[in-house]
Amino acid sequence: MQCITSLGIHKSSMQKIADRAEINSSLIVHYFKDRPQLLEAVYTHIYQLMDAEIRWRVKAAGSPMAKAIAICDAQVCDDILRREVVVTWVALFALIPELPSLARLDYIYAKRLRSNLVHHLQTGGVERSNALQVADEISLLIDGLWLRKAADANLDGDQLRKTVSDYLIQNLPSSA
Amino acid sequence: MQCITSLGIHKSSMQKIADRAEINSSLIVHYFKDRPQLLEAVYTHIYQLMDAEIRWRVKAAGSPMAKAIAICDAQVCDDILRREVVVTWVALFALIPELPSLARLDYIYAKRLRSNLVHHLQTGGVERSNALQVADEISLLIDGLWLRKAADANLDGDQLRKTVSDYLIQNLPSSA
DNA sequence: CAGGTTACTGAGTGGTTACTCAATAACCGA
DNA sequence: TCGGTTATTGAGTAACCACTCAGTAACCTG
Repeated sequence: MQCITSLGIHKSSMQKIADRAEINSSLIVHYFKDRPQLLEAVYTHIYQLMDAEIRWRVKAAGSPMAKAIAICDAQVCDDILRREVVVTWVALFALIPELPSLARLDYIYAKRLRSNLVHHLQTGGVERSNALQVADEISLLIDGLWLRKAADANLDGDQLRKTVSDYLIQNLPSSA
Repeated sequence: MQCITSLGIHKSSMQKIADRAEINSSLIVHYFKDRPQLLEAVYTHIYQLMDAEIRWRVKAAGSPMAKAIAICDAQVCDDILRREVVVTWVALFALIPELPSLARLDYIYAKRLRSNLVHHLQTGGVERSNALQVADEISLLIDGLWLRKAADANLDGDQLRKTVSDYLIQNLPSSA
């Protein structure tokens, strides 16, 4: 992730990555077999970061509605909205045409996220069709937010978070 | 754009692009000087496509509010939401760490788009702070939408457009 | 301490890359 | 038809790429 963020994915060769990690480049091949699988592992790693963040926040939240909001908050918290994370994420996203397996991973992850969100919203009393719509919109909003953050390092995290929370406030029937 | 979409940007070498265009690869160098400048030209091209779409739609629209909606519609119309366009756009976005000039272009384009949108909203009677918020949210929404469309070719354009229009309906004080 | 598994390295290799350079072909105005 | 600009090519080059392979070191178990 450090390599991709500083050099760009195009110049993040196996050699450069190995140099950065201070290991021999063959070790990467040993553990990950080839470049595509290394990149898949990176993508999965990012998802795991986010998953961990979501889990503890949802656990900590009281009401169903607070859990739904926790899922959103987790995806825009400072730890996740780090430059390394979002830049790498976008870079991997852009490789989808040449690495279809990444598309599959993304599909699975995005789907799970969305269904969790819808579940908590419904438990919180939001009508299904409304919950689906909010989940769609908030997912797109967060994707866009990651993208923007990747393009502009100087973007203020707090202001981005405000955009999300403003949306939630206006589109959820009351809440914590 | 065809190369990037089918091969991915990583394998879209000058040679492959030249082959696809049925020209000698030196010609690319002759006209664009080097790879970064070629890619900048592609990015600018995408923006011009969108700009043209926005212009005629805004001109065709009657009320200020209709103009604001036209700006949004233009960015999610079938011509723009083509696989070639969105995939290439994401791919170029991912090159920002290694091609900072792309960040500058994106910054300029995104800013102009946003200020146009805010202008029409205000002319249409939306209070400034409210207009800013809607413009922020809709921009992120559309960015996310392009990203999703790039990741999943099978995504239905009509449904994506519905997500945007639903948002507009609920967040704009009446409209056309 | 023997022996098998795991961790790690260095030296290659064939292929591809962006880009240079010198040359030729086409065009176009005077 | 001349002369200069523009369009286009092919051959070449140094650097880099992902990946292979054969070998060594470390470790861990019985």
